[in-house]
Amino acid sequence: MRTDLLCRCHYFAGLAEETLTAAASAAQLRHVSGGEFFFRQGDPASHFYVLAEGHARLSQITPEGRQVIMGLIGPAHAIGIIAAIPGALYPLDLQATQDSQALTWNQRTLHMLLESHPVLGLRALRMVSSRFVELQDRYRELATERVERRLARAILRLVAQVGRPEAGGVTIALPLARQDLAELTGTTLYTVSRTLSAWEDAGIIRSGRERVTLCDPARLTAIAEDLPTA
Amino acid sequence: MRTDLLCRCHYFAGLAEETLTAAASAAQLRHVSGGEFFFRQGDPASHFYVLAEGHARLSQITPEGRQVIMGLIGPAHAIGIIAAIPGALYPLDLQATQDSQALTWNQRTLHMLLESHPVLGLRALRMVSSRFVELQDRYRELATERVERRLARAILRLVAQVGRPEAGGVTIALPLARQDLAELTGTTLYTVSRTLSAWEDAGIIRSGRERVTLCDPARLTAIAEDLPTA
DNA sequence: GGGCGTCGTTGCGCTAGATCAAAGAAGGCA
DNA sequence: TGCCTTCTTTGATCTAGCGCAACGACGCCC
Repeated sequence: MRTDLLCRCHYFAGLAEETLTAAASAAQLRHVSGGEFFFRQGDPASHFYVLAEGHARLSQITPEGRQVIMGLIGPAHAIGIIAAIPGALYPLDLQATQDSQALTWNQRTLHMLLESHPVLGLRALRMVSSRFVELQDRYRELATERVERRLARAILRLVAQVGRPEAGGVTIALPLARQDLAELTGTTLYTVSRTLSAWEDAGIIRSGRERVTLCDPARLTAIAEDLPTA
Repeated sequence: MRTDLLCRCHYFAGLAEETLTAAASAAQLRHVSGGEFFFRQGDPASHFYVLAEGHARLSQITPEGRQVIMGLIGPAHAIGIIAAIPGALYPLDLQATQDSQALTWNQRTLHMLLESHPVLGLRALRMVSSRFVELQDRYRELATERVERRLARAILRLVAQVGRPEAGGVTIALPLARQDLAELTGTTLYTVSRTLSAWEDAGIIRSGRERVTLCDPARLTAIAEDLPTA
């Protein structure tokens, strides 16, 4: 059942049975309550995690105390491969937003795994590279696109990642405050609220307290991509 | 002399002589004229490069044609380790801004090197991770900081990277138009021009056509870090 | 079920910075 | 030397989105 989880995780998906069981049996299980931190920005990068249950938020905080959300993490997401690099520090906070459980490997275990299963090294490079490319895209977006479009893309991403189908739409299965969306898209909660209200008037979404339901994906995609509004 | 270059490059620095000579002798030399591209966004990632001479620009272009500069590359900079990943595409353009020369390894050569010198795999992960962390910082900056501060940081970075000491300051040894600085910081050439003019009036910098000289690093750092202006 | 804390909405004013327009410099080349 | 291209500066105007403030709504806990 641990190997099932690993299979659903990009990092381990499709590897040899033997590799999976080795990884699974070397893992420890860690429980973190909602609001608590898996690790903090600046801590020595001591563990690699694969989230098993719950949700968590990757964020950075500015010297002035403003927060930026770099990502929202759900089950089967791998985080902290930087622990494979001797002496590295975590560059971000990882905070559980609900009670969560994760498989975890410490540095020593991770090194042993990487040595006996070299494919995991290539996988690590592949994972970091693909996150790097995603971040580049978000950077470009932030540098060149309007708030409305960035918000549209963020919601489409979240729906794709943790959408739960429902009568009349797909709901983001995650408590998600306006403030969270603001920190995720580089704007303010006021602007998020106004934009969501406008979309709700237009019938594109329905929303409530810490909840967003996408009703008309096509129109939101049109906003995100600047297609002609049909 | 090839190994000298590799030594100055983060990726190879401090490795065993044997590894360096193996890498150096496996490399090919490629010349690219100013304005030409080493590779384009979307091309299959076929080669890994270490720039030997000249300068180049890593950039992304939006569907609407707006350009964003992700980095400026000088000698001894390694680019394109993504070529180690089978099937990957380059996510960016790499364009020579002057006549340039680079050492280069194709996919097959790169794989052979990585297999016979496993330390290079860990180095690759380390390099991508550190670039990832840098990009995260720039992302946070873009999301939370004013243009003036972002521009101050960009200039400080450039001075640290390619500064050439001169009478009365340090000049950025790179032809650098206002438009380039704008694309590097996520603003417009008008705002860059106004800001530089203000700084020049204040005696912090001197500037000219495609040229910036930093005269008062302390004051610019104060702007970049929001220290009290002495 | 009533009170309270948290979250969301919306009107209003404001400003950082984009955009437009037009007029200089600086260099390259014939 | 003079023309032409490219880069830069600066004024004027405009606007997206920020920040504040006040109010409203939801949900939780005693």
